[in-house]
Amino acid sequence: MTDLAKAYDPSLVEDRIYADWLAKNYFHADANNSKPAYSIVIPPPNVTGVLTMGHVLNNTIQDVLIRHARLQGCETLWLPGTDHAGLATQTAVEKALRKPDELPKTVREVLESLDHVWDKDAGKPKMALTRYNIGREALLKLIWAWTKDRGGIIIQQLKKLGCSCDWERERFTMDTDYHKAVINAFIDLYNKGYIYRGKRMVNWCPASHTAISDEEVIPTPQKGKLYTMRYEVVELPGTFIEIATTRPETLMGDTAVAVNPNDERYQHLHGKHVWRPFPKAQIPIVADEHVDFEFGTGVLKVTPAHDKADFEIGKRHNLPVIDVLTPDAKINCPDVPELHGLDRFDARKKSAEMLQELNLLVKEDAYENNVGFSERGQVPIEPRLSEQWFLDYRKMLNGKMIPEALNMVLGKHIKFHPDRWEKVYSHWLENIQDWCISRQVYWGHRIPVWYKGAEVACQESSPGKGWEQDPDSMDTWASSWLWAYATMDDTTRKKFYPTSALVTGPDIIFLWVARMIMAGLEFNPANSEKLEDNIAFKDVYFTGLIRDRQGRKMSKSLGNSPDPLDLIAKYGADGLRFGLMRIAPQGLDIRFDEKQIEEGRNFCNKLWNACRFRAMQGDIDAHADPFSKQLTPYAAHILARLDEVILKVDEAFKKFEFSAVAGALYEFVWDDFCSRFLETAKADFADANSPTREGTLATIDYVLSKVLRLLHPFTPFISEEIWTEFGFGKNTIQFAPWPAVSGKTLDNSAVEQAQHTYVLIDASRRLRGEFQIALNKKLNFKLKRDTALSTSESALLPSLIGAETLTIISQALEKTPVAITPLGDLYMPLEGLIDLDKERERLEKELAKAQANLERENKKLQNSTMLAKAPAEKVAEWQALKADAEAQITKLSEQLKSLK
RNA sequence: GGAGCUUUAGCUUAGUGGUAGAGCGUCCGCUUCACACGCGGAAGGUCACUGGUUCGAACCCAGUAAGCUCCACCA
Repeated sequence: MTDLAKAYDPSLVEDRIYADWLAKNYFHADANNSKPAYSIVIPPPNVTGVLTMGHVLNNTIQDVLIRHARLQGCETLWLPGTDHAGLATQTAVEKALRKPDELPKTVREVLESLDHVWDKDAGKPKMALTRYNIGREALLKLIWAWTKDRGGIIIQQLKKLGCSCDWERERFTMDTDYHKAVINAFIDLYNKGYIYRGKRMVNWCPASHTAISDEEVIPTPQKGKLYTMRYEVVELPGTFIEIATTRPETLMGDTAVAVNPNDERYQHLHGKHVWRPFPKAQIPIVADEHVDFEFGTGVLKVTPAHDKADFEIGKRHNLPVIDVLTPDAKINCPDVPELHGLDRFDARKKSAEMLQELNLLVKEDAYENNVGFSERGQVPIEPRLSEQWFLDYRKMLNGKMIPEALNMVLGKHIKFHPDRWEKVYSHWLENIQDWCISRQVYWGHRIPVWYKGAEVACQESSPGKGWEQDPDSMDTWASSWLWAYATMDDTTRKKFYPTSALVTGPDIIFLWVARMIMAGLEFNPANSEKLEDNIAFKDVYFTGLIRDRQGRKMSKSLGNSPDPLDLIAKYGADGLRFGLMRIAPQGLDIRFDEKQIEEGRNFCNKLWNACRFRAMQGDIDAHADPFSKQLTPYAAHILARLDEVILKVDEAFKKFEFSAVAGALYEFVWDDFCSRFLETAKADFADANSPTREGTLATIDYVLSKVLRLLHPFTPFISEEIWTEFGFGKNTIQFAPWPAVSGKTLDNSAVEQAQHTYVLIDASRRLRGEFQIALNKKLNFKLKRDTALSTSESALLPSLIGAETLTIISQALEKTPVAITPLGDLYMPLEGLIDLDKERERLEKELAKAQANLERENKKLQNSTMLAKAPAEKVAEWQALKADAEAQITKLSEQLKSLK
């Protein structure tokens, strides 16, 4: 037996073990194997992204599921890959091109080879490096180079985390095969008549010059103004009607004003006209149900080109559509030179001034409303009329898509965990809008549609000379919705599709999860008549969000997200995984605190040292059978506890309750195994002639061999290291059988006594109720529940509750009719109001405590600045504690005030 | 406007009707030969609030408050 180090050092273990796993090809899934299949496809991260805490949570859960299934004897496939992330990646590269000197070498080389933009002699670009100057082909070359340079990063990081993906099957959404699948899906939907091209209002991002989907628009509260202006009625000179608007800069695009047909104030105006001030024109007054007569003045200016609702009104009343904005949201209206060419926000002020001059502005009110912001461009989106490609979900599956997609989830063919997300899913499906699948982005799968004059063809390659391809590409999600099957070849698909589980955040339930379900149903990847054979996955586990100590989302911009690689370096991948899993309850947000990861690391060290202790006692018996040996009561007890834990773990795994699994194992290892059992085992080891020594050793070996496997899904590295070090198996722990309960009945006084104790406690709890009923009967209380102790049960009372307790209770009953706890303590009901003096006293006590806390932290901080010794992380911790204390003081002071 | 989630010790939280638990932090004591990433001990809880159901509520029901999230609307 080799000596184990005093403290477990993951950095000496993890990389070596991972390399060994890869070398032995343990993660590769064999599609021809007869073992039951278990498969997961990774939610593909952005190809150029880096690992975040969200990824760590997400992928740890997937690895836990995969490793658990592998131990259970399944043939497991965890299919990894990355997403080209169209707009996001293109935006990132365009941004990087602004600083050519900081580009990665390989990208820079491509840039320097582009003669039309790169000045070789001057060693700098000839012009601003925008996508228009660079051009489609060249920009794509640059993005490919960028992707190749950055693309491996996140994959390497997943390996550091210990993910057991089948790297031979790694896919990218721009791979040739995958590209074909995406294009063919489009052509298929087009041929079936589900896809159409149409002029529709889309969310236009003026920064990135593309349409974006509703899901990518973030409503953001904005402080603005509500302008009330007045238009003169043409037919009634001198009569004005007042109109409220937040966007006077679009009034050149007004082609009507609208009132509610039931609004009595304006009924005499139906069919008449008003003067639009600039450019001056007569526009009709129309009556439309959409108008809310409570809002503003009850009159709405109708700008069909620049508002979704107005566009619909325009359609209903056959109004002309006048576009007065350029693609980058500048005013395009040569008839009004004062505004022409102005930015939309400057034009807003200017047009208000112009109305003022014409004496048509009644008032300006401060007003807060929600404005849709582009997720990528960080600017307000502009509703804009443009030619786009749409998918009509409702037509899919011969018009049955919506009910069938609902049925798959509500009928539990696909199970959501937690199931409350079913409601969100069905609400969205029931109110579904057509999907705008075209994007004005170069990076992505180009729309396979070709034009020649009025002719249109939908096919993979050009029909011939003179045909031009649609310049747009497809929404990223219109490629990733095929991820669950288009990543697999036929053989793989036969064995592993539908996939077993999907692990993802609820934020992409519409963007991705729902669409993957629909893609499975529509495209029949299982080649089966039965729809339920084509579901993309059987279980969906929705993770929570990771928040910081203050409860804020973790995000790059806030800088509150720790780098997972730093955490791995500090605590080990196992520590990070275990710490995170222990605090990640199903579907709830996680308030992240590094302390929790520290606990994970400490736990690994505890396990390591338990093994070290065992190693000191002599050789390990890999096939130890404690049941055939003489055992101490403690050994019998821990063996019984082990069975309990295995049952608990199996139960929790079935319900996807990973924190319950991790928690149960933590308690078992630390409290039962280390604190109780190993401490008592020391007696056996101190006495060389102890008759139970053999049994105790065997018990330790037996428990360890099982515990290591139970822990392996969470802490793969340390469990593998000890497993091989101790020789529990010739091979990796990964394919060892999942532990089952021993099934042995232990005839042992300790176990019996423990069980007896538990039974007594339980019985006394249950009996308490019945006992109390009996007591109340004696006191002539009116009982609603008609249960009483039988004679034999009553006879048992003294033995179960204890004669002494019974006496106390009887005595108490003489004095006052009160409720009684099982232990015989008297419980006095609170009478009347809270004692204000006592409450004040309590608050003052708490306040003093909080102030003391604050002082203590202040002192520490002061000392740390003076001595300049404390590490930065400690200082940060003290600052957090200080903030906590301050918050507490504010809260308490307020409570005290309200009392006085 | 609609829906969902959360509220337990200073902090992070466990707890599916029966004596309120853990880790961290704090305070006290220990370098005891597995582990100071540790061990032993202490202090610290009107379980957000109000009502209801119940012999009994942190837990079930109703309402209130605060915080978070999603959907819809937003002239």
